[in-house]
Amino acid sequence: MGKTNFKVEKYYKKARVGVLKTPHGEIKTPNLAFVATHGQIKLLNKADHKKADPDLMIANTFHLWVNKKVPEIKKAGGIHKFFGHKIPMMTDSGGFQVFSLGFGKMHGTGKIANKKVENRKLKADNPVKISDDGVIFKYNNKKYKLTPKKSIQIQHDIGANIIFVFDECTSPYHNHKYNLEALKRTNDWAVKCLKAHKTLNVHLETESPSLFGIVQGGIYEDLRKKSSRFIGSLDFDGFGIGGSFGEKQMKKIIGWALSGLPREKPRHLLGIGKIKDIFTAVEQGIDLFDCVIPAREARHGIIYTKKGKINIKKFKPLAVIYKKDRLKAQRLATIHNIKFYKNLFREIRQAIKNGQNLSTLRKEYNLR
RNA sequence: GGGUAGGUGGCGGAGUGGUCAAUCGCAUCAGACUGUAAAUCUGACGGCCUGACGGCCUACGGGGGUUCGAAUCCCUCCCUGCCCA
Repeated sequence: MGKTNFKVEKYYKKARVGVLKTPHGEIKTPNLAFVATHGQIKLLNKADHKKADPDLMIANTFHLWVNKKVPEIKKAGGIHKFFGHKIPMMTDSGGFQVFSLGFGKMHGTGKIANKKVENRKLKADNPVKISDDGVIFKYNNKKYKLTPKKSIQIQHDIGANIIFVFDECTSPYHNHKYNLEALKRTNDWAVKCLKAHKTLNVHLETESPSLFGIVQGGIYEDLRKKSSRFIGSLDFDGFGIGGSFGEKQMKKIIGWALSGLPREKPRHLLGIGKIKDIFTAVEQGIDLFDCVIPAREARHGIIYTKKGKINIKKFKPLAVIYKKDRLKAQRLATIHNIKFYKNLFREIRQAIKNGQNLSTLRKEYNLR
């Protein structure tokens, strides 16, 4: 299987610290992959990446693919060489785009339900066509069909260290019935992805990626547990937990989703992010995260501090700089937030190593 | 001096007799952002009252007029751009 190797070093209750070794370096866990959808963190140039110094990044299969970047990347010998990255890289499979470009638009929502259900803008048609063998996306008036096999193929071409199975991320507004239906597909696709992955790995002499399966099942206990058992029984190198969460059910759902997974393999909570949620998830035994929030909020003028978020457009000394050179302010804010998150995870790891309850540290990061 | 185009809310700029406190953009203010449809989106934005529905007042350069009714029509004054002398 893949060339990564994971070891849990210490537990404090369910929380754990570990090391995930890859051909491009070690990832100390818990840790977070900063989102670099098109291969680089938005707005950051090479020097900025060096300054920000993320431990891990995640690029996106769908976006690289439809933007015709994959052949170039493959030709260059993979995403590390193409972009000059020297750190471990992941790619997401495109499974999230099944939701974000489909039911996400249709239901007017992100993956976490917000309370204003009645205010959602509803779209009549799902622009994304989902069937049991794959998904048809429309992008720039062209159709793109992604299947489990295709996604794995593309991800091998991109050549990150860790790749994910192609799954169907459901909407927080999907009911049990739909989630069951989608879960059947996702499970079926997981098997197909694994098969495609192993076939490709046979022909690969160096740096083969590790494949992570994905647990789905929405907010439903039976589905999450079932998904966890099934995905956990397959020969993956690690596991992602995907899909939607209710506002306050995250802790429980993560618990269900982890229930069937082998303890010795890494668990990645897909697309989560907010600091309070990170604490919740680490306490349940999550090792890895990825999230757009630090970079996106930076672009929107928010910088993180331990005393709370600062909106640089409202904070006079920074507002002046922001107005003068907005792009630069956004770039610097991005670098700052990455460093802030890196430090957060460093402190989380240290607390677990020290055998400290995370609630103490959580209070220091008294952020919503 | 002659001709001509215009003067609208913080700015730009629609509207050209009633549905106009006045489209829209910018600025401002407030809020959001969780595997990036996102350097984005949402809301407020004349004043006063109201939790809200709503109500009242003052407003489209100044003044006067026509009309049931004017940012919109008429008269007059002031100002600005452009062209010609």
